[in-house]
Amino acid sequence: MGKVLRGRSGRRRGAPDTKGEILAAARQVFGERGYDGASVRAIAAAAGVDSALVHHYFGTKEKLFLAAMEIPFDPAAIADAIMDDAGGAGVGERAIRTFLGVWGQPASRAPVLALLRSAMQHEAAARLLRQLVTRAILGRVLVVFEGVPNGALRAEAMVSHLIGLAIVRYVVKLEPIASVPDEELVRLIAPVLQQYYDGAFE
Amino acid sequence: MGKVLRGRSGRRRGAPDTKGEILAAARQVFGERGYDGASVRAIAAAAGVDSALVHHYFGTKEKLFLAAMEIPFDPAAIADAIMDDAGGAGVGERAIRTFLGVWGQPASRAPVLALLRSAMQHEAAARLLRQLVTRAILGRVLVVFEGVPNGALRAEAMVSHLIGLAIVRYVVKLEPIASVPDEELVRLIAPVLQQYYDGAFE
DNA sequence: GGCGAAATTCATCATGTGATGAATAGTGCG
DNA sequence: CGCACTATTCATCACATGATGAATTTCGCC
Repeated sequence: MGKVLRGRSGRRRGAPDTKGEILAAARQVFGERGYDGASVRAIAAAAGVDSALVHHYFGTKEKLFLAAMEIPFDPAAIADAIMDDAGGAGVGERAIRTFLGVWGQPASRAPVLALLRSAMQHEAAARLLRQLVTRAILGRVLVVFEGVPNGALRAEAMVSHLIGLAIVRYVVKLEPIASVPDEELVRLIAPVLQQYYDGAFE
Repeated sequence: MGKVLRGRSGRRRGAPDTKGEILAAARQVFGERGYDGASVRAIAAAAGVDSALVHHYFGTKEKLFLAAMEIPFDPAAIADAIMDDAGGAGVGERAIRTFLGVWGQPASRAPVLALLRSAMQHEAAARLLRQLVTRAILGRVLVVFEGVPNGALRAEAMVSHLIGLAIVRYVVKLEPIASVPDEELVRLIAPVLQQYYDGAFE
């Protein structure tokens, strides 16, 4: 299987963005199976390309992974969306709305899923996730929590809930929470998240 | 590496619980690397045994996994701990206390971690997790939520937060939440969880 | 139009995997 | 004691993986 390649050897005509297609395929397959589960061959096949070409462009599998994770969505934008008009009021609702936005679209879901899945099996990926969450997201969101005691802890608790929601809804697919409409989730979860901002906690 | 086996061929003396040791090693290694990442050879090595012996006892890797997942902790007991004196009051605190109890001890953490990690890579494991959560835990806990509108959804939202907490604290090891003492976590998270019971949500 | 560089595939390697079957060493029952 | 059974290892298979180097085809520049 997977033998259906283009033609024989040699360069293809025109100027196809093969590198980009490989990256897209990588995000997809890494997302479906995680770092270890995604074979270079499978990614190559998904891109309709020989596996050697993948190595030609990216050298090693690890470098391909890093390249595929290179922010295809902008963490800063996400942070901004969460902070919005600045101010703690409504931060819970904005957080879950942004979350559902990212996870709702396959284009942005794929890389995040890939990262999350891989972080569960590969220490390198876990490190990457940690950095991403810490620097790109928390670093900015913390502005909202400044002045609030234990702001970092509160913010991380919020993030942890969202990560768990992602797993239960998009990976394990536990019902009914996997099928409930977005709006209903917002009404359920936003006030709870909000409590991490409002709540008393010395 | 991994070549340091006991002696030569043949049965060992005495009546060692080798099968049990293999199961323990399996839980450990499955917990560290997930289903796909854990090789039969690695498990055998961790048990100080030839890999063929693992197959002798359990046949296939999948069967070994299932055997290793055979609840070495009692989900019913967990459910009971959460329900306790019965009544929604304090359900948030009891939930996170029970959670921290399970994840605090390596003996009970290993199999749950194994299941969670594997559920991220292997559909079979995801199915297993779903069943476990659905039947063993939610099935019982739902008694507390009966009468409450959308009880199932609320309960699952609670569970999702705890799963996310497990990942952030024990897998990705995000600081400071990974190092904060249990008691502090209880004070932070219990009231938030409680809101899933008390909160208004039509 | 020729020529070097880039894009692409093919053949191949070394390694690790799950699994199987045969061989050896110990146990316990008669 | 003898003999069946079990526990255990060793040798090996077929297969998938990540990686590399050589061969082939096309592009773009002078």
